[in-house]
Amino acid sequence: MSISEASIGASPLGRGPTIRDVAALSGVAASTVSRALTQPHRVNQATRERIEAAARELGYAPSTYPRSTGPGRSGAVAVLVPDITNPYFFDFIRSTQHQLKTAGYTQLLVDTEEDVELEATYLEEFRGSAVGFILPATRLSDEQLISAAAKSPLVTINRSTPGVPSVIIDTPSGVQQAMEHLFSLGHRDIAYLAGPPNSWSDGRRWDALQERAELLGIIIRRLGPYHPSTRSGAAAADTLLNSGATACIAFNDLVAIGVLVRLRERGIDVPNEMSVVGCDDIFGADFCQPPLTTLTAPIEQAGRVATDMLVSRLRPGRSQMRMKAELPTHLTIRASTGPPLRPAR
Amino acid sequence: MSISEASIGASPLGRGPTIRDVAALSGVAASTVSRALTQPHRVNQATRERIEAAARELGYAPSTYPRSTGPGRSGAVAVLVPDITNPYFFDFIRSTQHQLKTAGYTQLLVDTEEDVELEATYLEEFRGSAVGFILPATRLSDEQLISAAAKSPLVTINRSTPGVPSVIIDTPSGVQQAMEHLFSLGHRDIAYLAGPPNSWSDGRRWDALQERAELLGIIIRRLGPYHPSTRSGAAAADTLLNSGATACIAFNDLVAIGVLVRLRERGIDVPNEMSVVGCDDIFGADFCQPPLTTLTAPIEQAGRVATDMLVSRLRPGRSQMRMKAELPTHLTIRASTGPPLRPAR
DNA sequence: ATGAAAGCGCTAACAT
DNA sequence: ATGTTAGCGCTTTCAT
Repeated sequence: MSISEASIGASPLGRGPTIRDVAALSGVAASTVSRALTQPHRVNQATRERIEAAARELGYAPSTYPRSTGPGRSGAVAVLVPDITNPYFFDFIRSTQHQLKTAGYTQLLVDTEEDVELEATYLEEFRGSAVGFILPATRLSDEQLISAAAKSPLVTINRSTPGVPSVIIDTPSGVQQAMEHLFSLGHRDIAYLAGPPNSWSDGRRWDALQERAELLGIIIRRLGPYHPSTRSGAAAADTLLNSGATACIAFNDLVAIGVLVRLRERGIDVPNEMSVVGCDDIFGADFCQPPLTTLTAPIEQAGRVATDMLVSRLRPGRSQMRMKAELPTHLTIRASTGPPLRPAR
Repeated sequence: MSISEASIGASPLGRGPTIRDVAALSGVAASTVSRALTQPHRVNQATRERIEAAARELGYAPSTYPRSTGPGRSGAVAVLVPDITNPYFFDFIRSTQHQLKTAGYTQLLVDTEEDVELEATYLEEFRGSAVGFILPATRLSDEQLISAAAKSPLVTINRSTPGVPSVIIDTPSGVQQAMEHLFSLGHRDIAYLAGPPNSWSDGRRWDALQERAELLGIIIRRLGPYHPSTRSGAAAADTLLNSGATACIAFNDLVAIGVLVRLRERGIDVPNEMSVVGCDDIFGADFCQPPLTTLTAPIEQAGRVATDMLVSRLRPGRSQMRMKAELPTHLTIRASTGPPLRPAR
């Protein structure tokens, strides 16, 4: 072996020492090693220490895979996020990672890049490997979702489908609140900057807005759909300016921030010439210019609840699981909303 | 079984159908099923179709774990990021996910939350399960790192340790550029807002700044260390204002953005009263107020290169691997830098 | 307290 | 082209 190779360290693809190597070195049976490592009290003090020493010496690291096939299998839970670059999922991811770890599972985090097909592919690909799925903001159709739920334990976030456990964040009430806030400021013509067509949340928000607009007797316009990213902001802002609306509510903060940037470029004053409201209160919503009025979502809690729901399904002991949890949002008012130049007619 | 249970779908913890179930249903041996599914051409057309039908009918999904233990093992590559909520890693994560997937590996993404101990724990925990590691911005000591590299194939990013393969993003040259930019604007007293003490990048940047400051005959002050998040911004900004410096270069954009926010709160005009430069050009650097001058890092490329390096180590066929790659950064000038009130003395 | 043996789901030699 | 067998690393009865 050359020096350079030695310096590299681990042998390429060299399977590390196995439980049998440790057994041989400590002069016991493999099963004893297994016990010593997983149920230390079930083995003699002296033996255990000998085994531990041998394991240390060999640099033994147990592979978790076999546990996933044998009896008492644990395993991985796959979390499929549509866009890992969307700050919305930050706290969610952290939250699920914590909860899963605590419950003895490994988080398998996958970015589906807003692509339904990719999402379906991963769902299928990991079906055999993961013991369950968490699907925040899935883009799957009801049929796909139901079929997937029939095959693997799974929990969705912000997506209600019959028979599929879900955690719902109540943004519809939130956007209604936002609308009323705008109404109270004098706005009478409001635009909704729509998100992905296959987003369930999008549909619900739009419905809620229409309903409330009718009640208030004001105009609500649906613009878009837009890809939920800051890049869509320019297009959305331009359309918005030509629409006649004096305020807008965006599908999410990314779009809203993109709109703010574009409006500034075009010299439009926010909120005096245009009020902007986002959804989610993501990283950046507080330091963009002007700071964004938005709906703060309890996303970290959503992650916790979703994980608990899934885990309770995974443990056969538990009696019965909650099929649905609903979490409230609240409106965080910042400088991006204010009076329109003049109350509409 | 109650209706509600039925509607839930998958049986709780029900191990799905196995390859043997499919074999039984299609009247062939298990090995034939395996072949039919992995090397379709090696099996009779008719048989294959029968097997595929049976698999479909049972909803069979292969478990990937056994492949990880048996011969020709593939497996997971663990990517340990210090802070998944830091937008810096966005494109990196995407990039590694793509590359790994292409190469036939699964990305195991783990958030170590800026915690050395947690990082070490995960490194140990996944040592047996993952075939290799990618460590962007590890906080480990040289000893820990070398020891880890001796046990598992691993590639670091932004961390050079003898014998450990690494991808280095050349921010030192970048911060020197930034300093010269500030110098040309008339700044003669510049502060460096330091990052985590155990960050290798931090040390390198500081060294580069000191060296260049001496050359230019100007003052450079080290303030901090600060936790690399926007939350540290307030403390950093306050110290900064009392330091006498007319400009600052921050460890990363999160700190820089936090500083911008705080300065605005305190009514300090950026860049007229204080110039601010960040590092990394993360999401948010372009839409904060004022937009942040920063060093744009080719992080997506870094992910690609790092993955390639690791994968080439994993495949025994490859002759020899690159031990080091260096990637350049460039200074992106935005509105957060400008002339100081008056050139220092 | 420990060992022997069987088995998890899958793949790959080796036979047929 | 297909079946048989052995084996991956680990856990778990069941003996001893």
